[in-house]
Amino acid sequence: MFKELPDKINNAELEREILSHWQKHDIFNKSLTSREGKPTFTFYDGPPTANGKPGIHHVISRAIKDLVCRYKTLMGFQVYRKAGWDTQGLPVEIEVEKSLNIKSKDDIEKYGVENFNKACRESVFKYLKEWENLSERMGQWINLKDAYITYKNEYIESVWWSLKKFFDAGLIYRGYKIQPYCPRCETPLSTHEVAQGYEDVKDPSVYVVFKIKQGQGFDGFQFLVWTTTPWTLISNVALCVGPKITYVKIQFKETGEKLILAKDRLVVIREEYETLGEVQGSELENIEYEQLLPYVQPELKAFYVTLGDFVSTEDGSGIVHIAPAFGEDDYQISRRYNLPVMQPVDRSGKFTDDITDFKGRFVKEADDDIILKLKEEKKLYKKEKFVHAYPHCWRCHSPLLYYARESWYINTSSYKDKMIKANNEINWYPPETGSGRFGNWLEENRDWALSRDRYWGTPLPIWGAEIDGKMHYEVIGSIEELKSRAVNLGEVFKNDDELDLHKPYIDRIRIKSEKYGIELNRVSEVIDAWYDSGSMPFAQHHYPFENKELFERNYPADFIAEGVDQTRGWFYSLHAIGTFIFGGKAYRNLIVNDMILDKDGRKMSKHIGNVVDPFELMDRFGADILRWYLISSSPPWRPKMFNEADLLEVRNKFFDTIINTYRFFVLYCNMLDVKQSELTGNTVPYDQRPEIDRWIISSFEKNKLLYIDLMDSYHVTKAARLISEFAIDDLSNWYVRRNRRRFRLPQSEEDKLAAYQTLFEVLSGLLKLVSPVAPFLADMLYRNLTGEESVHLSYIEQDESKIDADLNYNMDLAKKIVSLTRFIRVKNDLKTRQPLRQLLVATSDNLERDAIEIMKDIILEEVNVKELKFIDQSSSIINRKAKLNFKTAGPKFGKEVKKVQQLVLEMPAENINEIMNNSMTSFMGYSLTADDVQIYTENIEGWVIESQDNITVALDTTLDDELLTEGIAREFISKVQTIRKERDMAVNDKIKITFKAESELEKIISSQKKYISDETLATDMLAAGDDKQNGYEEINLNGRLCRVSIEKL
RNA sequence: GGGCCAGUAGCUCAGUCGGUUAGAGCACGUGCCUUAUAAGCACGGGGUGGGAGGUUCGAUUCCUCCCUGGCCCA
Repeated sequence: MFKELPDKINNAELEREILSHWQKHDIFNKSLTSREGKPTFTFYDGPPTANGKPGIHHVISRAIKDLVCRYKTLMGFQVYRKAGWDTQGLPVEIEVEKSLNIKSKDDIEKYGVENFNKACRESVFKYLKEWENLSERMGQWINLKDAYITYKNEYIESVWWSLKKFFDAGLIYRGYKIQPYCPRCETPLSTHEVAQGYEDVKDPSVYVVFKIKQGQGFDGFQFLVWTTTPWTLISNVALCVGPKITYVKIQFKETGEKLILAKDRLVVIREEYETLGEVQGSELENIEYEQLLPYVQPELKAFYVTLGDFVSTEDGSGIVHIAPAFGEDDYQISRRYNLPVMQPVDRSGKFTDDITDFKGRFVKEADDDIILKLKEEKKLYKKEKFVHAYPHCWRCHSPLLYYARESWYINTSSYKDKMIKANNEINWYPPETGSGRFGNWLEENRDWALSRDRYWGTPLPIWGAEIDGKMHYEVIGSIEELKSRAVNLGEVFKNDDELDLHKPYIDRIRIKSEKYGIELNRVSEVIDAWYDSGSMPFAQHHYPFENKELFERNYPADFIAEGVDQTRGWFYSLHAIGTFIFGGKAYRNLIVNDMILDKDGRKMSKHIGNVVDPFELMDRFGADILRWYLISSSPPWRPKMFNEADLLEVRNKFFDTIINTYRFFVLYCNMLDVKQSELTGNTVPYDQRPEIDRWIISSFEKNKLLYIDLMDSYHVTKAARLISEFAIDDLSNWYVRRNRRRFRLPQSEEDKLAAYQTLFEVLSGLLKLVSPVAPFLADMLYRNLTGEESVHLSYIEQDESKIDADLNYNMDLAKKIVSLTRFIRVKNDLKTRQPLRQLLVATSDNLERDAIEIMKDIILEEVNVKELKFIDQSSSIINRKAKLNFKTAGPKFGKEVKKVQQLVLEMPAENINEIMNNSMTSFMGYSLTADDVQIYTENIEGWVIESQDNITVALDTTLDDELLTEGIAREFISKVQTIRKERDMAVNDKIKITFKAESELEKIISSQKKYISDETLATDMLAAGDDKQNGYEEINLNGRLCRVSIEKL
């Protein structure tokens, strides 16, 4: 007996049962051990931070990860997948600051770094259970027990090892990082925080003049420069012009003053002037000028013109002043030109003592006095006010300063060509993210600002000391090295168990310089947590200290998948580290999923209250349906508008169809006592099965081939849609529907076996293809059908020899004819239940004719017609017309194509016949081949016809007594069956029919007694004498009334 | 300001290496089929393919500009 399903299925409950089956039988583990020795498919899991709750957007990326891994397992790969947790960095610290009601770094110091980091370590897994539950509940198979955790000593040790590689290659250096900084809170802000705090403000907008030094060909000229932050002029070290921008030399008529500015910005000049000449920006490079406000003397060469592509002529003068400490572009220029960095501003945003006139004053408040001073010194051209959006601190509303802070960098730009080259070998889905967003990011690569002045993170393993006024640094690359070189390890850690590589302990360790013999202290910084996660390919295995072989076999990853927000996050950190350390890409294929929005396209936010809870959704619909919806509704790399109504549709259309196909199968298996053992092993040979069986097998194999192609190229949405269409259209609505009778009342033992075996093979094979996306239902149905332990341990097997293209073509043709015939019936108000005498098909193609001949029985049964005939091609009752095929005629006739089209539409029958017979004709001076035109049947005299492409169907709609009688019988049967169904009778219940009708109708019905009885399983059928008793129902047989009573026997 | 993506029926999405007649599902209407199906089939209403130019015999498709929305960066 096959297991029958209840009428109503509670998905959530069902899925819990399946989960416990998986657990009880250790199926996930078996999916790995059963593939021992098979090729490896490597997946890397991007680590989330488990100190916030998971949401619906996490379900989609996890569904993608899971389905690819499951699919590859079915294809025979061994797919290890180890989970991971991102446990360090600013997000963790911020959460802890909130919970401890801490507001600044001073507070943390007061609270104690030891305690603070302890709190961080504890908070990291605040929502761990929810995250683990999410994976489990949605059916994501991933190894959670052995997850990598970035704060572990072993993990940090691997990270240190890699940092040492960078350091030894000379790629780690100390520089400045320009950060948005709140001078009141004395803290840098993250970009996310900055984005929250833009406010419109009125700032000064000043034009100042910089005097060019003598002897460079511009004697007497001054550069006109525009700025909205006059206070940065004190720290000016250079000017910058656009190399491709044209500049002009002008002289004021009245004063004789001579200026240089961008030609496109002459609008800012009010005075009358004459133009003395033009000069390209590139020609101005290295022209020196006099320092504007000489408070501080630089140590490096400064005060000359540089070139930069970022200079625009949208506003200002087209000449930008450069103060490297206070702007990102400025700083980049200073790196390129080796300019000094002047920073006479302290941490609270006040000028230092060097700036004698303004010392101790907040920079923005000094603006007006600086302008005044410039005016007095005749260095101001003009001053205006300017309204623009400027970032403010979201906490205290102070205007932010862009402020240079010392930072450690990785010189990634030195190997950016390698990164670009490696990126070209990666398959991005969608490709434009790889070439566009990621590719441009690599093209414009900037060095990685590695360090953070924070507490809870991987400590930068650099120790240093000042030697002869210069800092000397050394790096530690392993715990072993730390132990052997530390001078005071025992003071900090009593034993190995106490060893903790975090602050504050690590800061207390001093190491000895082998080269200089002196003691070195650790620098105070920790590293960017993105570096932690980007190290996971090796750090998850504690490589190179352990698992050398395991790592090497699993680098690079075959596949990763995360959200688009990881493009410059994890995707980059993996790539930057991998390219340098291992000399190549870190992953071969990746799927980037976009955001999930609400159904109106708005972001989901707690504020609007449109956040959907994945657990609640899975409770109501089940994980399978949610997963199928997320994968199939639109490609993952498009923003998805989440709409619950669509979940319902997925269930009604796809899942109910699969379930009911299964129900149908087991219902009749059990009724006819078909055993599982009869379905496999000694099966009816493929070529001995009926046309329709071979067709569904052929169609299935063809679709399987397409599915594999799509899945192998990570087009998961198309793959899911393909499966859904096959299941609904081909399998359920055509194969099963067309073969119901064979399953219920098979003609022979062989016919029965062929039918049952065919449906078994296709359905169980289909469930394999369904299982990666909908792992629950597919597994349960598959197990019930096959008796195997799990669909997820099975293999997708292909047999392309069973793809019969002719058969697929023939069936498509048959469906087309059926569809046309139905249309004719509708137009003539002839319901399908009314049999008709004959169907005529006109086709000009012998291949088609043969195909239709083969499909004849199926067509006739489907449309309820007795005979199918072909119209003789030469028959004069066919009126044909031709129309132009533009694809071939277009290039051939060029401009005349429209004229030719007109002619062809009116072309007489002789020419059409000539084309049909000789494949070409000449008409009105044009020579037309069979390829140039399409011939179609316009009408057939005396028939009702319908055409599509080159098929024309004509239906004989005349009715005679025999047809009418049979129509009434079928009508009678249908009504009886409906009554059976309404009374919930089993399909094999026997019945007795009693009916009463006027005498002519009674005769008609009685004449069809055998037919009716066979169809309705009536053992007895008689005309009643008395229809007044209970149980009689009135039925309408094509407008004639009849009373009928059905009794279950 | 720059990069990328999207704009096709009321809604969700296909498609088009350029071929004149742009499809499907949902929703709506009419009919049909069926003792597996909340399903399916046929027909109907519903579209200036975001806008404007250009290339071409022909543009939803290629090019340019613009508009709107989204994401990322500055």
